[in-house]
Amino acid sequence: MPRSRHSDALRAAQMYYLQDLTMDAIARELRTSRSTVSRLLSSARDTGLVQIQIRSPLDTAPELEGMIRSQYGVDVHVVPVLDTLNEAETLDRVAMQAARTIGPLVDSNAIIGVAWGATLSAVSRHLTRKITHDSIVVQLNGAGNMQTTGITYASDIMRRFGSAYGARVEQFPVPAFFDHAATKTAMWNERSVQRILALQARMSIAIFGVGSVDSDYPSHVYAGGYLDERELSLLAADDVVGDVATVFFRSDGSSDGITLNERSTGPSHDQLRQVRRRICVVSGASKINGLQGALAAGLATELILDEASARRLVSFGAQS
Amino acid sequence: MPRSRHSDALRAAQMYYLQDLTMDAIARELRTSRSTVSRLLSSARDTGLVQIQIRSPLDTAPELEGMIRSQYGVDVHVVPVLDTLNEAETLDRVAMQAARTIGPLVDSNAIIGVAWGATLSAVSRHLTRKITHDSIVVQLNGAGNMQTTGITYASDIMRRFGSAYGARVEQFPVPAFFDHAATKTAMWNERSVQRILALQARMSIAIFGVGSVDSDYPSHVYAGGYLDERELSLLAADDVVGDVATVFFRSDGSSDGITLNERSTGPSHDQLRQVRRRICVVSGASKINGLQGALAAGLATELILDEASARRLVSFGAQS
DNA sequence: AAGCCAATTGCACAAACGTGCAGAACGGAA
DNA sequence: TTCCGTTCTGCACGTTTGTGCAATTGGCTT
Repeated sequence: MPRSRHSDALRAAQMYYLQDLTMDAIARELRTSRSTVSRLLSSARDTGLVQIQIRSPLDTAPELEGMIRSQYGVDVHVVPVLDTLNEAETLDRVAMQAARTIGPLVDSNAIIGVAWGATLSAVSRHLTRKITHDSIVVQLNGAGNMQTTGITYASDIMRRFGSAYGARVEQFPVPAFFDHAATKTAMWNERSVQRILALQARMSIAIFGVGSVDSDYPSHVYAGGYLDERELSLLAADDVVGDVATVFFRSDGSSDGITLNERSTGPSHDQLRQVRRRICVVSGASKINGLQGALAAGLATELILDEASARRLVSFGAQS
Repeated sequence: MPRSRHSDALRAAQMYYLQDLTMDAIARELRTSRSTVSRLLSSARDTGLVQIQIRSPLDTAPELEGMIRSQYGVDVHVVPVLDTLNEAETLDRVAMQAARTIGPLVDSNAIIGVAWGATLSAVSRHLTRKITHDSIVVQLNGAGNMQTTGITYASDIMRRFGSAYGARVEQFPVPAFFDHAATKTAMWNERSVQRILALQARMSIAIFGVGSVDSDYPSHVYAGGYLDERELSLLAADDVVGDVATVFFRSDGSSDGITLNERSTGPSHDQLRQVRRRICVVSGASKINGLQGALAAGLATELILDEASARRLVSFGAQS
């Protein structure tokens, strides 16, 4: 009987994680070597056969989480990270924990909206596989700009999500911002675009980072080729503090009258707030302003962020 | 800042399981020794902070499980165990895996009905903790017999369930069988008994083994002091093949006209079938007859059993 | 303040584990 | 059949992890 690799992995995982046998003992039962068992187990882990999750009982959660939860009304996951780590290391660890936290939330028949950006890119690299049926990954906003069509960058992110969850991927091949609002109106009437918009309207999960205009390190969108001088000054005049999926907002969460949003391809905040699970991933000290605005706008139902940011967020909220 | 042991365990678990750091690295971040981290992690595991579960996608499940599932319409978890192991070792491993499989099914506000017997005793020894709120563990059937009141034996089982899930424990201080049906009727009108019966009626989960009259190794109930000669021959005359919570059934699942059931303290099969999740744990070759009858009666929604029994069950079903 | 018990810590050693590497097994294509 | 490229396996080594033990800490009583 040629027991398949997959079913061996299942047996091994049951014996290892549910019966506490050592790999040695399992190897003997499976008539193979211990190293093979080690490999079977790691394949079981990263094909999603073994699900490890950490559930901190809400009432005993560390105070930091409790304070954010009560201040902003979101489910928080604070990622423990030393303050001394640099941005890149912090991002990596936040991304890994975010990826593993998201995993259990993805179900069959899900429609998963995914934005793009440095944060999402990092998250996408750490996703663990989980087999689902008839799931769809849909891009939230266009990625093209003046220099590139943005296809490869954003589509790599999408593809990784798709293959982790065995989902169909639906790209959104438009620029991040149209030059003319009229062009957007025209395109939004195209059936190819409407198909994507219809999917977005049915999303069950949305995953995004935030852009922030913190003076020290402005995010991707504010620096790299998406907006010109005049547009940036428009944003400043409108008191914009950040964006989610290239849709901008002010510090109080409002976004009415921000003209650039009329040319943006991301979902309106009203539309985004319709989505049941809205997961926001944030890493790095320079995102406080944007994050605070996004929370004020009620864009997220779950927030995953590093410890340092969490602390700044709490003191930020306390003083206001 | 005196970070509590619990919150350290949470941090450590996040770093270890969600960020793939080594214990060494975690120890440095927490400013403690690696061995402490090792201990923090094991405490995180067995206080239920870390939940490990194995989800075999139903469509790729090993054929054995698929066959039982389709033949009997229950959710099956086959425990991989070498056929050469003895009864005690098999029981231990089935019990451990059963305990860890049950864990994730227990929620807050659950009312958990628990039977007693060798199998349940073993399971109760391997439960992993999981904090729930306002859960109740209620005993399914009395445990007294002619020699003992059965209190300690059954109550140990109940107590372990209760402390694993932080649940209130409700014992059922009656004998397994009354000598006279009239006494049962009388007792069933007592308010103290009715309180238990009311809880049983609201159960959301029931957990039980099966008794079997397989000639080689009759179960506890059929051997040890619960029934006298005359009663045993009554059972034989009624073609009884086994019991669940001291309520008997025939091979086809029927139980009408089995007079001993009128004196038994367990829930009637009709009542049991009202419970949403009914988990049956079976270990050992000598339980096939009882198990087959229990399945025919539709008493279980989930079945956890060892591999050898699973195979016998399939061939048993095929020939009939 | 002194004394005691229980809980917690770090050390050191043994056990368990992950992985690069070289050889074996497999699966087409010629 | 032979060849070649790919995948899988076991070995050996270094790393990571569990745990008995003695020392220490911290709380509580006298």
